Formats: sequence, C-alpha cells, structure tokens
Amino acid sequence: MGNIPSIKPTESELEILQILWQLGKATVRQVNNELSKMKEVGYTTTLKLLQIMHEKHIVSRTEEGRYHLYQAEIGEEQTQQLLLGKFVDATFRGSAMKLVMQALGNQEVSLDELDEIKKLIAEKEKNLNL
Amino acid sequence: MGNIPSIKPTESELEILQILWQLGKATVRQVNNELSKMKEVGYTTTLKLLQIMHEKHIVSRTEEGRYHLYQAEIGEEQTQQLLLGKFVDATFRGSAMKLVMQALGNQEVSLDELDEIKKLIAEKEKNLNL
DNA sequence: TTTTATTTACGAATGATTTCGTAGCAAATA
DNA sequence: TATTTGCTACGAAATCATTCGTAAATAAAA
Repeated sequence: MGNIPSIKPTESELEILQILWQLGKATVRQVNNELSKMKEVGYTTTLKLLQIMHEKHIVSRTEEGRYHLYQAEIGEEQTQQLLLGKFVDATFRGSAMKLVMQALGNQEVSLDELDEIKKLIAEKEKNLNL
Repeated sequence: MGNIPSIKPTESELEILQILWQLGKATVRQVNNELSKMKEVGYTTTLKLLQIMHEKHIVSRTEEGRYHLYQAEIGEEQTQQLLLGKFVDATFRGSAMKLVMQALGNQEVSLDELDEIKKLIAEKEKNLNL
C-alpha cells in the first residue's frame, strides 16, 4: 500500500476497489456478490477484472486453500486524491473552488457536516496566515 | 440548451466542451487550434469528434458559408453538476461531504476563496434552520 | 484557367475496457 | 467411486472511444 498511485483505475476497477476498501480481504465470490447488488455481472467477469487488477498491481492476492483472497493495494484516500485532481482539471478547469461551491450548493450536506467544514476552513485560514 | 444532459460526455468531448464554453461559437479550425495548445491532435480528429458530438446533440452547428460553426448544446454548470454527481457516487460512495473535505484539504484554495465558501455555508445554514 | 489549400464526410484501424465462454482442476456430494 | 459443484486461467468477442487517411467539393491563389 505504499506506492503513490499514478495509474487511474477504470470505472469497473473503481467499483471493485470500493468493495475491497470496505471488506478488506475478499474472495472473487464475495466481490461478485457485492457487485451483483448493484448490477448484473457474471462471475468470470469479476474474476477477470480482479486478475487484470492484480497484473497492474492495483490489488494483491494470497492463496487461501483453494481460493484467492484479494486486497486493495492502493489506498482509498490516495486514490480519491488522484481522481479528484484529474476531475477538477477536466471538469472545473482546475478550480477546486468551483467544485466545492457546486458540491456545497447542490449536493446533500447536513448541518453537522457544514460545521465540520467550517472547522476545516478555520484550520486552513490559520495556516495560510502564517 | 434546454435539455438536462443525461449522457455523459467522454473525456475528449469534455475537452472540446470546455473550449466551446469559452469561445461560444467556433469553427473546427478554432477548436483544433485551442486543442493543439494542450496536445498533439490532427485536424480531422477534432472534426470527427465534433461530428460525433453533433450526432449526439451535445453540440449544435450552423453553416456559415463554407464552414460550420459549432456551439455547445449542453450548459457548463448543468454538465458539471451531472459529472459531479456521478463522480461523488463513484469515488466517494455518494458522500459530497468527503469530497469537499478532501478538496479543501489538498487542493489549492486561497484565503479569499475560503471566505466565499464561508458565505455559502452561512447561507446554507440559514436555509437548513428554517 | 490551373493549381493549391481548406473544408466536410466517412470508413476503417487502433487501442482500451468490459464481458463471457470454455477448459482444466480440485473439492464436495451422491 | 462417479458425479456435480465451484474455483482459476485464459482467449477471444463485443463494445466503446480515439485517431487518422482518403475522397469530394469549393474557395483562394497563382
């Protein structure tokens, strides 16, 4: 889990990563079950994707008797950071500010969450003032 | 420019949309010139993309003498909203909050911008308290 | 007028991603 | 033991996005 991810996972890969981040280690079967809650997907499709991800070192795996246990090799926050950067560039021409404004303006955010954000902003302001 | 965009523009299409949003109306040549500032790209590649986007009704075009003037048919904010929603779901499992925290935490945001965000938060809080 | 340049249209190659069928093994079950 | 079930490996088809070459038409330049 050390490497900074420079490779961008594809959409399907990201779906699988989400599952692995939640489950920790998981068999193909488990991943496929989770995936099936969201969409129709054949078992060997999931298997193949995990194999490809393994080749790319996005996931590691250990043999546990007859099956393989897969585990994310790239961190969740790290990956979110990478994807966020690219997304901001592509969609908001690099302006994180505009993205935040739109997210706050139109997505669901609760009062408590707004408080948390205020705290973070206070922190940031402190640092910027140094 | 009325329709809510339900189709997700591809990455290349988004690059072109960014240009059209800035230029308003533009010829293939103009779009290609802008694109060329960012990367190597053949003229007919740009042309083809615009034609495809036209088929998909992402852009409209008017004949102006010998050439065509292209124009975005989907709005910038509208599209950002759509993409943002999908991105939050795919990358932050639907939590706009987490996205905002990461964006504020790690992307470049200035003091003035933080102020603006504070104002927006104040607004939101007012509305939520009603 | 003839040549050159610029434009659109279009088909097709390339490349990446996703999906799935089949085969080969090993374990569980009848 | 024989059969069925469940697993991995792998190739290849299907889909989608991107890139570009060529042709035809028209305008501009020589």
